[in-house]
Amino acid sequence: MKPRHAHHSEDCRAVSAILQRVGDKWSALVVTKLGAGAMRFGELKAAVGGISQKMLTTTLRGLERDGFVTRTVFPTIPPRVDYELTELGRELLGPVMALVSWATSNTERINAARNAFDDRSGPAQ
Amino acid sequence: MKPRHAHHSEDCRAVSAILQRVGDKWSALVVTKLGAGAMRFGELKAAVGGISQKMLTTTLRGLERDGFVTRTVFPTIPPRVDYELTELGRELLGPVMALVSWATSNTERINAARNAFDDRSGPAQ
DNA sequence: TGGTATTGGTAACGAATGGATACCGAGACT
DNA sequence: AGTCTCGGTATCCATTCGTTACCAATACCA
Repeated sequence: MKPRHAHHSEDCRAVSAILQRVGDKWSALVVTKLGAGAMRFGELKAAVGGISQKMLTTTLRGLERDGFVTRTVFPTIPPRVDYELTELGRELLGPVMALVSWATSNTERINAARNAFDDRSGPAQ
Repeated sequence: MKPRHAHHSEDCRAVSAILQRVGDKWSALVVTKLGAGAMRFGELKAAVGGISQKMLTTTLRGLERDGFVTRTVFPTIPPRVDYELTELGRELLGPVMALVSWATSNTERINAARNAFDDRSGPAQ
């Protein structure tokens, strides 16, 4: 039997790195929210719901660094900062939305599996 | 201007939970590897590359709990454990593979953006 | 004239999670 | 006997997460 997969370690690392970026608990959610158009910081925070300023700031910095969003500061008082998807970000939106819609429509199956698993191994334990 | 997004907080949590599961650094990678067919523990570990036993065990337990993989133990010595995607897992494979291939073919653009960002804000600091 | 709200962000700290290493068990092989 | 195998656990330490407090600068209000 030959190995079906060989020297793909490098691919794996790159893929893993990008999946981490987009899978780091908030990024995918933020990207989907920004899919509707530019939003300012507080708006985004309210839309996502349950995220702290720190985490939203960190997430947005990461997305900005990787070229998925732009950050526009209006030097007013109080300050106003707009975030918007770049071209790259809008391209990413496709696959991410596909995953999100799959996740949305399969939530119940997953929860059912989870409960079944917990019933099997949890209570006796 | 009305809010484009309203009471979606619950959706957000469910989606975020599932994205965490599949985006937790290793899960997506493991799922794609298992897409080629059943594999045993060590085989999977080698295929993924760079993952520790502990993390692979944890990841597989999580995937099993959520109904994405089955775990089959052969009580031989030394032990043999096979992992295989369930129907749910194979369905998940579609969106995940889409994301992975996007990630693979856009690695360079992301790295370019990252380097540009770091050049802008890193060195001067 | 001074107190307070607004908005985006940082600093600091404890909590949770991630990862590397060591070890285990039980038989086969030398 | 000693050693290798394979899947897994236990332990420890590093990194990350998340909460809270605080900041700046102006507008508003008493």
